[in-house]
Amino acid sequence: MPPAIFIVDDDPSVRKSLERLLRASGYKTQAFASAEDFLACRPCQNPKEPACLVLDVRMPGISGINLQQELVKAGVILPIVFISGHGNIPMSVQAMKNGAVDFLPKPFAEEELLAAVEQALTKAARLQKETVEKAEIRRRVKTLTPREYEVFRWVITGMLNKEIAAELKVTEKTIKVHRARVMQKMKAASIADLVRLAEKIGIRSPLR
Amino acid sequence: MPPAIFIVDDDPSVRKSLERLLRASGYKTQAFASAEDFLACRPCQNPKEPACLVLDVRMPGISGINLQQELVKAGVILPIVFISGHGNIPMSVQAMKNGAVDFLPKPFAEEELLAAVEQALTKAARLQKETVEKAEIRRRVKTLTPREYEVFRWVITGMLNKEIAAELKVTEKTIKVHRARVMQKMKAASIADLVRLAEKIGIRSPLR
DNA sequence: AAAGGTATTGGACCAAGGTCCAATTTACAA
DNA sequence: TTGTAAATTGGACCTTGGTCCAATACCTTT
Repeated sequence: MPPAIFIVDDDPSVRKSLERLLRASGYKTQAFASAEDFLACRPCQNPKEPACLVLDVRMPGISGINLQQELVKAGVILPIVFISGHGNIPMSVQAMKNGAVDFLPKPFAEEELLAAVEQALTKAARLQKETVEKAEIRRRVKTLTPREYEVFRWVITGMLNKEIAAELKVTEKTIKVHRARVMQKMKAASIADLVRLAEKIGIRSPLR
Repeated sequence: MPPAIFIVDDDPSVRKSLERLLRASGYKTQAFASAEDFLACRPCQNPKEPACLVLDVRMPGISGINLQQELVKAGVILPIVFISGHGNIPMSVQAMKNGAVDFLPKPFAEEELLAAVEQALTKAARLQKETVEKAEIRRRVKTLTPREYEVFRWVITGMLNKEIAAELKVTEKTIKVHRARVMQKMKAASIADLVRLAEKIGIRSPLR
């Protein structure tokens, strides 16, 4: 399954030529006439394969910039390449601040768009990989009981079992049991692994 | 010592009004008439306090965009707020891609500039802190002997001493000695600490 | 009331890590 | 050539972590 490029532009002729160009370059495309139409397509916002969005900034109804903000807010992983006929600097700056991959004023060279799309897809692949990894780690954390989670956070500080035991006012033996369960449930083969898992999803130790 | 704002603009009247505005807001300022002049000021590129740069895009000689690229290439920590009289979209996009904090077309409201400068200084403080931390860790790594460094990279995989010993074709005893020295020199109180130090400066384990 | 998940603890035991002592060999620089 | 740093190893010893067994107490849900 080839990478999917979503296109949102209110101008039918632009949609048509973009689709022609991108398909000729080997991409699968899906075009929408408005931000509203695109938002109505739920699967589009959670693609299985790396995907990106070629988006017109100025459109009737929800603008491209607003669509971007909505998608960012919703946590949708979909790098955006903006194209604009009547954009201005503040618009482009805003788009870039919100994480756009590029912002191309019309007219642009075909190669410019293709390069930007290529970059967007690379970014999408990276983000998707990270997201999947994090989701898996969070899934494991959710299987921990409250107490196990507590011990987890103490263990990654590097404290000794006996110290953690004193901190939680239980015996060292209890910590050992919880600790073993944490390692099992988190599928960590070593403390080093456990620390890295915690770092990846930003689990803070109870200290500081 | 108040935060320093460097100003680079070829227009004397712009320099003057920027300095007046920023000084009235409590900042220390230092203005330059060209990118070349700024580059000639070595201490400006390695400020002790958080600092930032208010930079005109279009200037005779080295342009603002080029100056930015030079600074990025040189690893200078100096967030940039661009101001431009005759900028265009590709310019602003390029600037933002290179990490600019903002890109303000003239005329801009004073509050816009002040807000951008504030943001730039916050960013500078964060970057400086991170850089100092990393430098300290790298300094410690440099005190490791080649063999100790080797053992370091194996230790953070979570492998047992005996396994590392087999890998390096030495006895477990030897690994213990190296390992102890690594912990000492890296000032790590636990494996958890050591792993975090390694992560921060991106030390890869010998595996994959 | 019974069942299941959670939290706790104990004993026994072994493996692993860490530390104190000391020693040998090698390689490179003064 | 001599000194110094690096790499290596040994012994003895203690602490810590991990694991197998098992048991008790509490709470919530069925």
